[in-house]
Amino acid sequence: MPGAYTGPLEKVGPCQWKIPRSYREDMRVDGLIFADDTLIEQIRRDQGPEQVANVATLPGIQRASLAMPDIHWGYGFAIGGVAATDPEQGGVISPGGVGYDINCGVRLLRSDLSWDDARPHIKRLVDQLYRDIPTGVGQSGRYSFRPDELSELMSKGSSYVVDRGWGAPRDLEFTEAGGRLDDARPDLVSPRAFARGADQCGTLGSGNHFLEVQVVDRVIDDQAAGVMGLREGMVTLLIHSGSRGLGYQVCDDHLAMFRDAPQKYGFTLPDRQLACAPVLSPEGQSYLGAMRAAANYAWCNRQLLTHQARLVFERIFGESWAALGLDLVYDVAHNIAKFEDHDVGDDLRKSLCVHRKGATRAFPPGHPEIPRKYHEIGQPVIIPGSMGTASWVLAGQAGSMAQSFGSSCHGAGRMMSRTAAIKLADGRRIDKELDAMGIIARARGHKGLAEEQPAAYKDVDQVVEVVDSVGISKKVARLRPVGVIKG
DNA sequence: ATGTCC
Repeated sequence: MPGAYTGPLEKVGPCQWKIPRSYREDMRVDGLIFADDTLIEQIRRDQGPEQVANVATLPGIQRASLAMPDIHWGYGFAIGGVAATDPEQGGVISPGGVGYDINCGVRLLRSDLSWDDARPHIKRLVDQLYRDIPTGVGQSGRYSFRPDELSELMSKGSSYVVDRGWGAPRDLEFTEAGGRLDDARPDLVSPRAFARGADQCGTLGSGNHFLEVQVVDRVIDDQAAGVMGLREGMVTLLIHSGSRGLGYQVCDDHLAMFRDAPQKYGFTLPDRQLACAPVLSPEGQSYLGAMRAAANYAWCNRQLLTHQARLVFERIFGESWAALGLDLVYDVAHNIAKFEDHDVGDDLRKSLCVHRKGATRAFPPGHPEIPRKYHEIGQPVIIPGSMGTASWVLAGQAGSMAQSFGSSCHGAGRMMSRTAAIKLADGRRIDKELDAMGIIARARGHKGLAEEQPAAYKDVDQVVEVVDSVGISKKVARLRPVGVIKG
């Protein structure tokens, strides 16, 4: 893990820190990090800010290279970064700006179960979830798709699995982009990626992926929470997963394809991991088509995880999931690139390629791309905390369009490398520590739990406070975990 | 994040 950032960070607002374009000759725009005084000290301990400056050198980048308060060092781009490029100005698309886990994201389900109803069954519930939902690296699941089926799945997204009976039509309405990016190109997904994806749809994966049973701990905005169906003391379910081995392979394949692109298209990069190609080049179009296919696969994955979890709830509580009110509040991507209309100054509005890597879309009230149900309150922004800590539901606000290309943060944000976290755990039984906090944890091994222990992450409450105070999304409700399954 | 090295 590289050392601390030593370059400039100018405080330009209560929660805004600028890396001026003058810092390096190759920067095309400023860097801008949203953080308070405490978080910025944690942020400058790794090379995340230098990566924000690196991204500011990309051809066609607009306004500024942005980072959320949960930013930390990642592959090429920092995790927690937002960058928008203009295709008409040679703007690039970069796999590193999306991340290896294409369309990693979270979905939140609400229920009519109160914690009082669920408490006597919680151990059985978590054990059954752990038995029935495949977790862990390389694991396959109960669903298997032939290549022709997988191709259709990647073209159609969530509607493919809903049409096969694994969900309800209403789930689609409450999934970002309806659970499907248009113009997906499964034909540009490699045979190797197909092979890895065939039996992994409907599996959780490992690392920070999890499925968590929670209780609404505190409601901050009564109106917004009411519209989302969230009330204090009610049980919720949070699912955090992505595109598994298929998305990883799509990313890897295209990083190799992009290796010589800078030379071919005549630009230089400060870091090879920023590998990218113009949006309007054959290489760029190939990645975008394959990325959309992988993104659609990830939505199918979360939809199948949802279906399996609903079946477990039905078995434990003896009622249909519909009767239990296990409805989808919303599903958001936090590793993705999308084309969206944004202001670029001088009253100009253009379609930009918005990279969000560890950042969540946070469209404001009235935005045409959010469900009608949420028009008055803004798009739900789901923020998973680290294991054993709170998660948050926020709602997108107008400030996101003005300041962050319609984006907000995505989680607590790692503060410690995985190896450092294992060292810190020093054999401590994290599952027993969680148990003492009233959280049942089930995982395949102790190592994964050590890597994900709360001390390895920033304080999610603090992160959320920043995005609330700068007006890009507002706090709606806080959720506390009562049971978690992990890979 | 990831069949944590094809």
